[in-house]
Amino acid sequence: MSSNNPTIKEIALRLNVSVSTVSRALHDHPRIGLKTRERVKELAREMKYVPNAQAIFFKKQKTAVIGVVLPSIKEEFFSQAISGIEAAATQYNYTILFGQSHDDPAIEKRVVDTMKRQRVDGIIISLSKNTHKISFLKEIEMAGIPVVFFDRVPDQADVHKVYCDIYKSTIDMVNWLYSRGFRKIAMINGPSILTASRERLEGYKQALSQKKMKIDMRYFESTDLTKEGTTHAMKKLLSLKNVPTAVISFNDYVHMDATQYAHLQGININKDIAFVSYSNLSITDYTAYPPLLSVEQYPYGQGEQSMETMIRAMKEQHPTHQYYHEEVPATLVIHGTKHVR
Amino acid sequence: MSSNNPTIKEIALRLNVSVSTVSRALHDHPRIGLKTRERVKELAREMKYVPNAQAIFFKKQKTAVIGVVLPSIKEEFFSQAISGIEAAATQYNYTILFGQSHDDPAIEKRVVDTMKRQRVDGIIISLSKNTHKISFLKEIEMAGIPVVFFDRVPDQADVHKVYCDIYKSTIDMVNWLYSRGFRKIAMINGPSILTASRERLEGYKQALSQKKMKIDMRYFESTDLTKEGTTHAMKKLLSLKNVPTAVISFNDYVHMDATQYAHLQGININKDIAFVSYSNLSITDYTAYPPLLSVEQYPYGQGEQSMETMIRAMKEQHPTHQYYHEEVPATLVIHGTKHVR
DNA sequence: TTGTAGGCGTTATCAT
DNA sequence: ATGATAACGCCTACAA
Repeated sequence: MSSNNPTIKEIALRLNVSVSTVSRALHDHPRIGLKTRERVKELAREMKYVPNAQAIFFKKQKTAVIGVVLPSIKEEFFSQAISGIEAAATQYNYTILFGQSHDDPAIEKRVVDTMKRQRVDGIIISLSKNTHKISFLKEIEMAGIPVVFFDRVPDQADVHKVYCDIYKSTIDMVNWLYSRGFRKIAMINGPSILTASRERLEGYKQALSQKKMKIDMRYFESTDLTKEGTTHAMKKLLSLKNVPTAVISFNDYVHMDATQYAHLQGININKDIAFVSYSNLSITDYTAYPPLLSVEQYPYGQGEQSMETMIRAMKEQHPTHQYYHEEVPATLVIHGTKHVR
Repeated sequence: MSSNNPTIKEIALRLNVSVSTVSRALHDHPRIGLKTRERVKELAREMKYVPNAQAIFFKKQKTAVIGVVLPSIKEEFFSQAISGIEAAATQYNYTILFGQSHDDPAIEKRVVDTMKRQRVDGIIISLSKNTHKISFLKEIEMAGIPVVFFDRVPDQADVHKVYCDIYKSTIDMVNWLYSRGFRKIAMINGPSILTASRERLEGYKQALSQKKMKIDMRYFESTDLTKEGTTHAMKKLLSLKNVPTAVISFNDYVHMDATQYAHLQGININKDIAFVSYSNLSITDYTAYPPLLSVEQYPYGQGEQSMETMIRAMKEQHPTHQYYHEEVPATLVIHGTKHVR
């Protein structure tokens, strides 16, 4: 590493003025001589001067960098979300320091620690599916770095969070199935530690009891979100003497594995059994067995909202007793009639 | 923003020693008193001291941050690539500053400028499909920030780059089709400005002429990679009086749009017309019409290699006359026999 | 209108 | 074995 970038000091030297004059000229300070300002700006351009953000932020004790921690960017949901975060961040002149947890709490902690050392101005995080304790994040917050959770958020109230109301959409979903005559409605849910799973389960129960239907827990399965876990769950559902007529999957990835297995078992997808899901991935249009219906959770919007919430959180005094809970509405999207197959 | 992080200065004050003593103790400097070292470390732990990377890197004139610029993380290829970059970066204790160009050269330049201001130690970039001039990146390099291109790389030799040899895999692909009796082989290529497109075209021509087949340019179409562009290309191919018996798509996304349209036109995919492609997306297993064959370009490996190359580039003296060109091998992956449909 | 000086957190170079 | 101090690039209150 050589060929250094020019500094205001060098500009000052060449122009025989002081560094403060250069600094002020560059910032269009009102009471600076017009021609001095011009001379400075001219030379700065000539020397390709680019201000050293490191130095500025070091001085100001801010970095204009937001850390973003996601489980896995391979999932379309999260890649959309980070685009939303990035778009909003750009508007506020913030930059994104990025890290994936790969659903490993140890990696998650390491990534967050690195970000703290980098002195990011805030951290936006969607928790790993295996994370139980978030004390390390509370500590981060205590140290003056606001934390905003999104989508995979903790249950507790004393955090900033942005999420979709899955409880309500699940009720809508079950109602939709009910209105079309489906009565044996099964669910392949996600890991029970996730708030998202709890909300799906509660919505499911609530909708059924509203319809005076009794809840048969044999229709309720869980998956660890791996292909094997989902296949196992589907297998159990198909082995029931009273095979379900509809299956609600935790998300479109689970849906794809479930339908792939069911198809291999000779099930005619969406004819013998109706399949519905969550996420509304764009890839759904190209898949062999799209869900009849998918809940759109607006990851891009959630990303934008997370950054907006971060902006507000950063203005708060620390420690704070004012926590933001932003709810992004989810909507049902009907598929399956788009392409004749 | 309040509740500041403790500094070595505060530790020094509390222990009645000098800051240099604290600094040395924390770094296990050999000639420091054992019990002093212990006392310092103890208090540091107690006060939850975390070194300020901003200050350290400011002093050392390095940030341990690598800028990564990609067209769009929504494409699985790039989301895999960034995971590879991240994995390698972590090993070398580097962090990732992330930005997307969304295939817009203006945004690309803005992102790169921001990274320069942030004084990243290097930039790894996959060019936007609309970028023609890379002079702004040469300038970045002249300023002492090494630039490593990957996948979407410029043609010229005076750059560091990491890429797959698509020329060779294209020949393999055509040979595979030829050996199975296909003679009317069409191609839906990408934008001609991309090296990747040129290599596909050249491999295509080379393979055909090796087989003494004449090249019929009516079998050669291009797409701007949008759904509309691809549909238009496929439409033209289907309207030929001599409809092709095989179609090579630029990548799996183009393939999906092409097959979706062809299916709607009544074509029996991979029966009436054989479809092959590039990228080997994991989603391929779940799509309605997987390609018979897809070229695996190992995005994760390319990402890792990019970071390795970056490490070497950063050790070079600037300006450099030593440029690294790393070729990651591509391989053919056979599909279509996995699931009976 | 412009200059001077101090300071942000850390490391490195001299001293002691 | 430990302390004092300068330096990194920039900003800003205070002086002139």
